[in-house]
Amino acid sequence: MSEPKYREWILETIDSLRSRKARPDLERICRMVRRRHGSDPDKTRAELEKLIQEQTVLKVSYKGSISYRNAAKVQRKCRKRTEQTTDSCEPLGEHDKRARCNNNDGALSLTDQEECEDKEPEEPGASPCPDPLPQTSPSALVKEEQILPQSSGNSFVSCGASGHSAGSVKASASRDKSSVAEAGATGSSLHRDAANRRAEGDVTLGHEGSDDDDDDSDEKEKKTCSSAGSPHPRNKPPASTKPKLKEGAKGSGTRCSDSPDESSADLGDRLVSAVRSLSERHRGSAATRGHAPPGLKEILDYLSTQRGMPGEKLTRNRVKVVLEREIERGRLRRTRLGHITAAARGMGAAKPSARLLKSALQDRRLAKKEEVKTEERMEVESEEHDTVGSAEDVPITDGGPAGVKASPDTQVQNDNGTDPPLTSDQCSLQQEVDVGGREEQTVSVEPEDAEKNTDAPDQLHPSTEDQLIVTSETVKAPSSIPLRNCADCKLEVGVSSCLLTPSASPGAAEERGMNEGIGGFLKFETGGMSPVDWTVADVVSYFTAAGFPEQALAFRTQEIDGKSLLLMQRNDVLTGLSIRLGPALKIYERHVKVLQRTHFQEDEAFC
DNA sequence: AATTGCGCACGAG
DNA sequence: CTCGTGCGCAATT
Repeated sequence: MSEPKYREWILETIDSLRSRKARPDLERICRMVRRRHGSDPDKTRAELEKLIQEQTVLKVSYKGSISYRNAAKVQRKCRKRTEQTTDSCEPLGEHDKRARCNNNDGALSLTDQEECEDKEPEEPGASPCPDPLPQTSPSALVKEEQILPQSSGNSFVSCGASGHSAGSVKASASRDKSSVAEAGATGSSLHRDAANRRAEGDVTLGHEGSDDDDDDSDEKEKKTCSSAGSPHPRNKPPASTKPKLKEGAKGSGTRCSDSPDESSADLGDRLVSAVRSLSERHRGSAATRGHAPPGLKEILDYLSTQRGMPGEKLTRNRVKVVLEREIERGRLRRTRLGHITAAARGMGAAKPSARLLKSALQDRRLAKKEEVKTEERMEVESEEHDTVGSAEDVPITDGGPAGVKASPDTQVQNDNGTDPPLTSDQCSLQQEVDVGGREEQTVSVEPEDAEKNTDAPDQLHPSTEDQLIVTSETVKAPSSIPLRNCADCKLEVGVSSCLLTPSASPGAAEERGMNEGIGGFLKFETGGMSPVDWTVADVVSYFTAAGFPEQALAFRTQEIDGKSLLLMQRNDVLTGLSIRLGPALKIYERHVKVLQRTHFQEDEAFC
């Protein structure tokens, strides 16, 4: 798996390049990562390759050249490929189909289809295709043939994992414009105007055509990359710029500190605290409403006055990218007016809900643009006093008081709020159904962010993705499920919590496709040890027992103990542990979330 | 010299 | 018309 640090860097780089309208090609990515982090281009390339395999990054051919996309940001239009999308895609088992379903313009979105389609078959008001779905996850589903012929700009995607991509690549290439095809086949670079200038692109393409996908591309890329950044020509410049960390420990990325994506994470932290400080100032001085929260500029200024990471270069663009990311994560929030505010209460607990909500809202954003106006006002107000947190959380947790803790993950499923209690078995069953089937309702509640999103670049939230996936896996009519006693299950709280109840039956779980060792966690549960008290080893054991031995290692690597586990967000699991999306989603949906819910539920009970 | 910003043209819904 | 993309070139750093 890719190193989290690199994942961050690469994604950030891709985002950055895209934001400045530059093609995120291998060369630029390598160069930028090297410049910013001192990473060796080869290493970057290798990591990029891993990301492609994990489908965190999508490799596409656009207008004849290879380009990379942040899978999480590829969303867009689920447009109306309705018929097909719905039909073919729905059966989720078929990854392939899915893969085919999604693709759009230059970018493709693996996720689209999922969201678009089914989710809300009946919802008239709901837009058929909400839209953004963050997902890296869905992509994970797409196994092989990841080429999605692009209808539009002639781009195709090539996802790593496959094995025979060669064909695919070629095919795709040919589909692209004739010119492209030409390039691919012959390798000639003359066809395009740009060709002259960008020989690299063409070259790459040409190679691509002949070999199998990634491997090959790797090779070529390697060349490109190395030439671009490496040794001979101008290796030193960058190094000189940021000598400190970079050169010293590039190799395996051990360098920075312990934490994974240290620099970027750190920048994110600084960003958040900067926003807080600025907000404080504003509040304090102007004391009043009407005073706007800080904007990018102020934040930039603020950051520049503070000491940063040692060889870090804080460019506007970079801050912007990190900012976007933090917004996406829910740690920061952008008001409709473009101001930045910190998400309420300390990140941890609050963010998930805010974020999820946001994503949900985002989805519906299209469907309800009208509401936006109204919301605008709300937003303005809210930005003044605080941070999203309060507003967002409240609605979600119908439970009300207990909301705080539960909110983090509850949101995803709290849609079920209305459901009657279930028995544990039933609960588990239903959980899945619910999750998939109804997020929209919840969403509608909070219009506020919808607009905000409008301003923000598109981002997808993984949140929806899990839901989608889950849904797809289990398809049952919510209504058909008998729910009744499960007195212990809180109404508001997601049903999933029931999974952990002692009565949960492994057998049932398996039927549902959850074979990840329920017995294992039951043991833990019944053992009386609360997840909070788990040590890293316990966590590892838990996941090992749950059927995720490999992934369990990631928890160890990241030193996730019980407390950390309870604070983990979906994204942390999906992207922070360097584990594949498929398992990551399962781990999150079936275990982390469940553990969290259960835990918080208990807490609430005691309160 | 390297980066970044961005107008503008493209092609697809 | 709206969007995502990214070329090409000017402005910055």
